[in-house]
Amino acid sequence: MRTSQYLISTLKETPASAEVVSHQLMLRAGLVRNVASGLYTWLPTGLKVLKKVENIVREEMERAGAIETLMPMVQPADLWEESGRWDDYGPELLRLNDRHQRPFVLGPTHEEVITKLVSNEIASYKQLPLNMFQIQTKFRDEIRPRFGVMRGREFLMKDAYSFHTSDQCLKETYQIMFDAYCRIFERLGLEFRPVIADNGSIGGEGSHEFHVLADSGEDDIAFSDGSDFAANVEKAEALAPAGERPAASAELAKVETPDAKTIDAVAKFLDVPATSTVKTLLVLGQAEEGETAPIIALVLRGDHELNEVKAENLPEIAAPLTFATEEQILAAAGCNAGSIGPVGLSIPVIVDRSAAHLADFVCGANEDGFHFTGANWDRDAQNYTIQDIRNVVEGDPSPCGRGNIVIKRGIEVGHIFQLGKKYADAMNCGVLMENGKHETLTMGCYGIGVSRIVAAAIEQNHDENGIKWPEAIAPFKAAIVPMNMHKSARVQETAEGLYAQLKQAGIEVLFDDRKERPGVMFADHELMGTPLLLIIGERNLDNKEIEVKNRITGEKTMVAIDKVMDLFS
RNA sequence: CGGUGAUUAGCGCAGCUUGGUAGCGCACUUGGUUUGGGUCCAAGGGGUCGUAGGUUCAAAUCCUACAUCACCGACCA
Repeated sequence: MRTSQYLISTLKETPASAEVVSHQLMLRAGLVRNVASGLYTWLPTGLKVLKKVENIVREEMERAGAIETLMPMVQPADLWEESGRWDDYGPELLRLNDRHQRPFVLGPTHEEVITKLVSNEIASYKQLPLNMFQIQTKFRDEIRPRFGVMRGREFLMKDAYSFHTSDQCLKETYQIMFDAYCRIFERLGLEFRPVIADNGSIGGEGSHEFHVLADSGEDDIAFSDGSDFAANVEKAEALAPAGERPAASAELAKVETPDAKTIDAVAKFLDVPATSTVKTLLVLGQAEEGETAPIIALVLRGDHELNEVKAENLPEIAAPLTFATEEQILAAAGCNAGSIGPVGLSIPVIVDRSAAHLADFVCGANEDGFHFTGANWDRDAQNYTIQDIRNVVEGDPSPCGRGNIVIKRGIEVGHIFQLGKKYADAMNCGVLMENGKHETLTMGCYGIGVSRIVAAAIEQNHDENGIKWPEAIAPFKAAIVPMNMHKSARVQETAEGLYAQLKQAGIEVLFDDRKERPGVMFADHELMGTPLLLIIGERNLDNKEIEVKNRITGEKTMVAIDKVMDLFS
């Protein structure tokens, strides 16, 4: 490709709207342009990268036995009514009508379409298992699109769906997908980790997320420093503290704590560490049919944070997790938030394992402006249950039993689920078995954020001059950068010759034939992250050499012109 | 959804307080100059100042509404 026949849209200045480095560099290097909030045009260079990611994903999916399909982005509402998600899926689902006022949605995912397809096309157990994937645009009307293509509303996703007649078969395919994902991210040249994940509302057995590690990530990942355990913090189990709970030694005493409404304020006022206080949060419980939701108290150690996912996965708690309003708090506890405590509370109480291990703790007295000191479980507060409802923190023992927890940020680029029968049940998707009986299928689903990977790769691979693409996804393998080609016939001849050879060999090379000063060319190619710069200058031609600069290492080497092709073998 | 801020040329910004013919840098065009790390000089082109309404002799500037964009928050006992 010659630059004169190509579009290079580099920017010297960083657009003000770009916050994270990958977004800034994607704009500056001319990979994408913003069209509206969360919507992007992929410019030629960006598209080259996107296609490379896509191809690696496709190759590995096919190698793993999945077969490619393509489903429509616009889907009829009745499919979503059949699965129940027309009502369950919130405003992220963009709904629209056609000219006949028939309702449709823009597909945020394709379980409905694929399940319907399989239910129509597959009639016998002999045709299974089946694993189909597509690489296609998704639309999710995100609350807050941000970070460029990292969290766009329209994005490119690889989604695969597998169908089975047994859990055992599902588990086998799940493992095959797990391994395929590892190969994909290895080939992409990214530092990644598979982590145990929450299944969310889908339920089912197993689920792993694949995270690219980067400080700008939106998820917290808990690692063990003593094993290869890794889990999303949403899912990482917080173990009960070791040993028996210490015996009560203090008397329960009510103390005045004026204006101390937060744990920090209470701990400071009473001069005790936050670790010997508890905080009590009131949330809505699961409502019985036709009744109003009960209020449930959640008790945590003062320095800990509630894990909303763990909480809302408890059967007695309403999902999504909803905090009680001020009026509900006043009615249930007899005081305002800031003075609630488990002592004498007449609503159901769920205590976190760590809070349940405390003795002689400080808690709210259910009376504005007062707290208890010396409170103890069983003696002062009864009728509670103990659950794991907090986020793990650094230094906690790993739930795997080896090592301690370390927390890092990650960008979720893949997620695999064992779905079970949720969709197959709802959409009556089954086959006839060997014994002639009808069997509902068990499903798995496997997603990869293709466009997000491009941003994640940049987060992991850049420096002050621009992007440093991993070789597998670089838009060009090399750039020919001639010095003042218009002044030197020798330079031009060498550059043209090299370009012809590289093209002949099928190597993707960008020939910078612009009449620009060297500095401009260097800056552009480094910004765009081309792995190898082939610098052709008059001063090296007497030795029949050119200079080769490696973008990743910064290393410059002199290479004989007739040996240049060896760099690509 | 709540909070904050922004909206003036393709990009980055000034001008607004105190109303009076719309500016700067980058980019772009032309000519010259320079040429192994974003040269320098000169001359140009490009803007319904987000939209609608209001106040005024006069509005980018003051007022009202709306729209769009961005950031923060959605851990609060």
